[in-house]
Amino acid sequence: MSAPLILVDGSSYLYRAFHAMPPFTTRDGRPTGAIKGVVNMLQKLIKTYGPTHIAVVFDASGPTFRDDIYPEYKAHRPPMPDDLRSQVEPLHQLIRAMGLPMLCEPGVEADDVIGTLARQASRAGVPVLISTGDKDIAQLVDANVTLINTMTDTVLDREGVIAKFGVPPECIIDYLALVGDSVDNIPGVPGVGPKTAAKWLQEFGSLDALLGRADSVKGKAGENLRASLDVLGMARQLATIKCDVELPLTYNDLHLGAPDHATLLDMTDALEFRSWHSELQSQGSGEPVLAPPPPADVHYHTIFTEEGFAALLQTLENATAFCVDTETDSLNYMQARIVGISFALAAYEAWYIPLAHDYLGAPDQLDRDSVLARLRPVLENPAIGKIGQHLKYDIHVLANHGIALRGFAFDTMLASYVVDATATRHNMDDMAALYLGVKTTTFEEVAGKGAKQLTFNQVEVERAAHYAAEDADITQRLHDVLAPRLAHEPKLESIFRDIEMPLAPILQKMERHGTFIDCSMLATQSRELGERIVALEKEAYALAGQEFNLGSPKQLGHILYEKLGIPAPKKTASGQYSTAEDVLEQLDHPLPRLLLEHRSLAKLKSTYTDKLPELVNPKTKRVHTSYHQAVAATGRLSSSDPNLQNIPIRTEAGRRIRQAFVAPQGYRLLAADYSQIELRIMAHLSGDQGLLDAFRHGEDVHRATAAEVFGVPIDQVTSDQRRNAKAINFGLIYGMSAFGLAKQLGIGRSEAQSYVEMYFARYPGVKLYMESTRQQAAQNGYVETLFGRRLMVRDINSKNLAQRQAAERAAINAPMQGTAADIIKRAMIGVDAALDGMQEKARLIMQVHDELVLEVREEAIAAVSELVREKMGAAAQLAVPLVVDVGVGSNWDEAH
DNA sequence: GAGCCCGCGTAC
DNA sequence: GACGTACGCGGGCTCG
Repeated sequence: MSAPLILVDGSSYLYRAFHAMPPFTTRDGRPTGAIKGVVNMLQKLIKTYGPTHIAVVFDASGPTFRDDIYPEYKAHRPPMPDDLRSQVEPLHQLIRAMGLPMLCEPGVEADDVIGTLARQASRAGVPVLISTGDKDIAQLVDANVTLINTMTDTVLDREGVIAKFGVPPECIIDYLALVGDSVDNIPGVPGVGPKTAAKWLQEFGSLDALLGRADSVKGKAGENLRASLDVLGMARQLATIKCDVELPLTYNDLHLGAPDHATLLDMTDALEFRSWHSELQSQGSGEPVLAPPPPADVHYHTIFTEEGFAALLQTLENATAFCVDTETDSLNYMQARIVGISFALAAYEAWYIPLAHDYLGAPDQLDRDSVLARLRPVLENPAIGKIGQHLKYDIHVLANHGIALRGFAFDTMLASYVVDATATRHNMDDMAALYLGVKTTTFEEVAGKGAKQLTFNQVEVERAAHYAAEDADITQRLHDVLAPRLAHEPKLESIFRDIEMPLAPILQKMERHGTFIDCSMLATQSRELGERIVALEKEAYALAGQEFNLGSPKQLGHILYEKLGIPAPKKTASGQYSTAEDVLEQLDHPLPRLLLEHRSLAKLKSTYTDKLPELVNPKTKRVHTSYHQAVAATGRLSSSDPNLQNIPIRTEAGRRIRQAFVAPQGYRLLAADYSQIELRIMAHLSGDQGLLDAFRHGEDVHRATAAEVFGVPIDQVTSDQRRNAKAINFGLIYGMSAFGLAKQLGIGRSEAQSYVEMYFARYPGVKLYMESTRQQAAQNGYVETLFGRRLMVRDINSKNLAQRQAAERAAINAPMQGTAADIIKRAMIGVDAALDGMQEKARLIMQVHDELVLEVREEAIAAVSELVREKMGAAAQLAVPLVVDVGVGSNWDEAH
């Protein structure tokens, strides 16, 4: 067989290199990172495949025929960053000088040129390898055409396409049309994702066949399908790669030519690619220097023997750092027991030690307790770094076996979160796909799903070993990609090293210790709520003239707006009658008032008084929440099972639930919260003199705002004026419009508008700050917190007004919410360190965004109060004081 | 019966 | 369309 023709999507390489490479520049500031990245990738490709024919294809600038079909095509794509644009022309020159044929055809995309060349070669029986990051290209795969991912050395042939997409190459166009592409702004069918699209195409064979029998497709998805007919035709046109482009070159022109040595010398000098330049000098002429390819395959070992374990143990003892991952029999970190443990020290090689697989016929395994006992010194050695994915969980699991992991060196989940919180979910499967281009084995694939899902101890050792070893290997490889990314971004590195990494073990301690709950108190409340709920239901049935489910918005809508004939003020996004609180409040009828009380009580009962006791751990008598450190887009934590961050406080009935969060015998709860932290941050970030003064003088900021906005002396502000000013202050933090303010306050829109105008007149710095935040987001695609956490803002340049405005609001809110998150995280680290050595007397047990709750021995209350106030206050140096309110009580309600 | 989306409501 | 960030409930639909 002849050597393959290699077709490279240069534009895809360019973007990938631009984002993957550190922002290298020449001494005089010209960016070169993307050039370097693309050249590295090309050199590696040539070294690996040794092609005789190759073409590097770029997108030309300007519109293509797809823009004619659909003016919104790629409308959400931000323009090419200037730092990238300036690298395009030198890169083109460099590629030509390397002797690589290059194409850049106006009016079509690189994909179309690649498709045309691939078809020509394939028809002539020439094998083709296409290197790109674009999934659309999968439609070109045939007996002669194969895709390669150079990052991972993975190859996608026909079987690979089927494995990845669930459909063969000839169905890819239909598949893409159904799914749509948010990046290219191609609509697709609402509610249809990869799974549904693949399922339909497997069933019907093609989109045409599917549409021919669209009436037989049931459900919402079927409805959406039928509604999408015209969109689908267009989407299919857009997704179809044009394979008959008129090109200036054909296969015979695509010889890999000789490098232009003189030009390369000049260019590497100008671009300051020093090592390549000196190699060219020493060579005198000849080929570019090529990076070694990564290993083609992986080496995973399963350890069953004493000797095997001893050898691995020695390797670990001598390592400066290694990857570790535990496999367990439960996701509940308090209950999980170790089933096996895996390790990796470098990419592509990993070990799994099965320890407790106990299905019928499981092979003999090493004894768990003795293996863990011998691993303990390494795991507890702080000088040996531990690299892991979501290591907080592994710390819990090891703690269940009496091992205290030390040397917490690098958590890939946290690194990914800091690099870009919104690029992906930060689980291993998604991260591997994004950062490595690798599809990992999922837990579901080895353990099954649904009711039949096995726990890991029931999974066959052989399958388990591959999965577990891969986890450690992938963790290593993620580390190898993410660590350099952070190393080249000092601010992000600091967020990672100084905030997120130190915080993780603190959260682990808080989770593990848990929060004491008085279940009998909650049981009493449940009973009382239940009685009142039943009484309200009876009253409601009488008013409605029939029984119905008060908890069903659908039935409720029917009763209110059809049976009782009350005019419906509005509908929800999906066309249902709205029965939301603000809607019910407007209705002139006795029934809505009952419904509102019913709803609030039902909420308290179902979400809190009934559920919290179910989550109490029988051994500790406490609830053990999970704090999620890599979920929120702004850097906040979130909490689940139970969510301790939305326990009611506003109503009397709600506060009773907080009374069930109690201190154990001999202890008290101490609650410390930041006063107006986000407004203080706004004052600091905006530098607005009026706002700064208000905080510096220790004024009630809402009262001060009211005095300014309504033009009255501060001691004559009415409670109504203060309430309105408070709504304005909060609204500003959320980027609210005059419309939203009007709705919030129940006033006219023009009145609200005049409030906002008066506010901005009195606090011009705030207006300027908001405008500059918007601009910064639009220009960079992200905003930053005070400490340099980067918060990406997508849609900020969207052509869709609503989307863009939503993005602007998020951009305005993000620095304030995110800075507050940074501050309290720093405070937690400070408080935890200060409490070190008195863990029996006081410990952190909860965090609620601007509040820390501690359990404190009675005799230590005074000292700890001061310590907490001091550490929280010192967590940031703002231009205004950081005020902390501290309360103490026998329960959480009292501590406020 | 499991899994998912929707409408709604709780927190900061 | 209109207020940012989360989690989680019950209803109701879908699918096997």
